[in-house]
Amino acid sequence: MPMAPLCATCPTRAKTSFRLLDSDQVETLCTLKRPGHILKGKELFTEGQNVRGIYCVQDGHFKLTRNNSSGRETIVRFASPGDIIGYRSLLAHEPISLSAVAIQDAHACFLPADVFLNFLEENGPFSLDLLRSTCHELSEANQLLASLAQKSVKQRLAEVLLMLRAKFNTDPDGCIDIDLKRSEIADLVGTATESLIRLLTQFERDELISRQGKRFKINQAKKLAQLAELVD
Amino acid sequence: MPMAPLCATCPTRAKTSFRLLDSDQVETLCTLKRPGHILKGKELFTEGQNVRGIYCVQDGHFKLTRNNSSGRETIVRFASPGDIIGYRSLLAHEPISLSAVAIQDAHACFLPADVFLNFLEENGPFSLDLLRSTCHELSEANQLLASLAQKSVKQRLAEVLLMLRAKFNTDPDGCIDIDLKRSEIADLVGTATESLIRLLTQFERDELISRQGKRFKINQAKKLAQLAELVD
DNA sequence: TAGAAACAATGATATTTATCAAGGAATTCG
DNA sequence: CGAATTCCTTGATAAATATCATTGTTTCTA
Repeated sequence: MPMAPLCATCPTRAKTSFRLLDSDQVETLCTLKRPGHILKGKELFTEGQNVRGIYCVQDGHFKLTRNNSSGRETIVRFASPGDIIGYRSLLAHEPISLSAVAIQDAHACFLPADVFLNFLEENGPFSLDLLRSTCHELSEANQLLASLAQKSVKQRLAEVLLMLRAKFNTDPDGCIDIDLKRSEIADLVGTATESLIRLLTQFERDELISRQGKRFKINQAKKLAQLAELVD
Repeated sequence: MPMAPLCATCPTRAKTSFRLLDSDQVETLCTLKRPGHILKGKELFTEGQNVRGIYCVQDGHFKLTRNNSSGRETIVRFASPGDIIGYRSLLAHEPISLSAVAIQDAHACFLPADVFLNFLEENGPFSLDLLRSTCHELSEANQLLASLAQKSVKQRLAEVLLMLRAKFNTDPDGCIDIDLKRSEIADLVGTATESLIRLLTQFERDELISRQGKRFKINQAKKLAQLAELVD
């Protein structure tokens, strides 16, 4: 069994609000956290559950989704290494509002709710930093909202492709370095899988992108951005 | 000229994070705030501006909108008495991401950015409370996001009508107590004005609502909720 | 490694929604 | 108050998107 990673030397910590805790606190953190390995497709938590604590993503990516009653899901955002997830429902005193599913094999540390809340109450800069980050996410959520309300599926796909490349970078072939199913991209864009595929085909015909199996490469980012009206 | 309202006795304060400040702080607050009267249709601040401070809504309602380059706007949410607005862009170090426009004559107090930030840094419970509220709003934003992505215009309208009634209550006639233009409801639902009107007509024909001039009354909330798939 | 299952792609078609055009009602403002 | 403007409504039509059906491809797994 591999040794539990030490928080004191955790490279991910520097990217989170936890960087603002002092060494005593980090030590406490280390004894109270529970590292976990989550296989691709497995859930970290599920919409509607009660919050037991928070997770700090070490590596791998998660999709955060919301489902409607007929089973259709919307991918609201992704969580990547350095992201803390699950704390909002905790703070808002609500059942978890999103499901978190690993889209690759991943590692994440669990921290019980009471421990997290303690750090929050006893450490001003820590909670302030978290406030900063939620404010930032709110502005992103609002942007997404307007995009969804005002843009066509084609425009949103252009936007999503650029967002994916920015978030996941490119592999040696120049393709966006993430494997999403067609249906997942559709869930992200907010459209039907077939419609999405047609648009991908069209984008490829127009030489905006090229497909290599499940992955794609963006050939003309500028034109995609224009299409998405990202250049105002 | 009416006297500037005293923060110490301000009934709105009890509903905001400012309730958590001690009396010294409230006194400081009172000397540094600037009360303002905003006429219907006037802007409190505009998308893209730099943040100069925050506003605390006393009475009247504001719509918070985001515009795209071709001038179409989306109403992201409303701000009502007791809501603090403008602080997110401040904290996220971003230009203001939404415009705030009064939909009725309104009053709001302005607080300069540095004053607000001071309170935030020097008062843990205050910032923690604000964090709580942003987390709650994030979960609402996500809900809206999924609704926009997954539901038809008809379903979203049903949802919006119920939301409006919950938010603005009803007048003596039983109508939702707010005057919004058709185009504003359309901006809220994320559709074209004409499409919206057709659906209103259809809802009235189906006796789900009745129209009284610009206002409407919800007759069958249950059926609307079913339509909107709010009853899972 | 064969068979099953999940996934990707395309066509045909139906449905939803937007856009353009125009007339009537309400509201604003000089 | 009356003219101008904005707003509401409806119709006709076009465009976008969803849905259903089908086939080929990839991936999983027994």
